[in-house]
Amino acid sequence: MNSLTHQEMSPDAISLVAARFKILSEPLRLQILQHLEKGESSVTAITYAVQSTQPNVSKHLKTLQDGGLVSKRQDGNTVYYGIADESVFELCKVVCGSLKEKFTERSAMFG
Amino acid sequence: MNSLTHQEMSPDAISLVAARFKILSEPLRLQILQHLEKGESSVTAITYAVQSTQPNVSKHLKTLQDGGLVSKRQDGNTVYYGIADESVFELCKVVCGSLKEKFTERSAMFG
DNA sequence: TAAGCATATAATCATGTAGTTATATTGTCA
DNA sequence: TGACAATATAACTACATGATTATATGCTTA
Repeated sequence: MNSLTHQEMSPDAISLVAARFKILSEPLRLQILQHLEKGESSVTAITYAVQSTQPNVSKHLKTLQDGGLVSKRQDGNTVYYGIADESVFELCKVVCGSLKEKFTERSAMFG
Repeated sequence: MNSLTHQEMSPDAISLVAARFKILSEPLRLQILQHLEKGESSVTAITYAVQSTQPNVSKHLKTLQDGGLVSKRQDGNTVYYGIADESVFELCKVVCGSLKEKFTERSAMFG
């Protein structure tokens, strides 16, 4: 990318990007997404997987759905949630790489 | 990536990833980073660029530095901050792509 | 040394939200 | 229909944090 022709984002666009990051800033939501990466799952199953309470998980799922990151599908009594936006995992991969580098540097500081 | 051999992250690692996202979840911090993408800048210049107050900008810069995203360099009376982790821009690019796709889809819903 | 500038910090307030508990809603099945 | 199961919602509490105002710190220069 040519930094001289770099186009700045408007404050409004920046706010939308920040909102996406905010959704991803809760450990429990990331845990839920990680669980859903293996395939769609019911609220009960998710609740068990992330070791939380059902109302708390439901609330986080609503947040994730409002942000367009997960989708829901109802079958009888059960609601199955699934990943709706795979970019989440790309984001996590980039962050993991950055963190690994950071901690590797710090580790090297001690020989 | 082979999803069958996908390695889950530990809750501790997930918390660190969430913390990184949290740092990026404030519009003003993203504005600061966008400004710094053009090159290092003093607190006063940053404050003017993002149209905020100096103490507020200083606090956000501290948050960014604690997270390892920016670095500081003092020259006399003036402190210059600069980008310390370029992965931030990769993250924003991925989010922008996802958001563009999302809104394009919704736009298409109306013909 | 005194004045002035740049930056950082402290105190305060207001707001947002994660988690919990209780309850409502909706579907299934006997 | 009635009891039960799965999920969603509401009310509440506790806590984190963004913004502001005031002040402290530290460097520079006259």
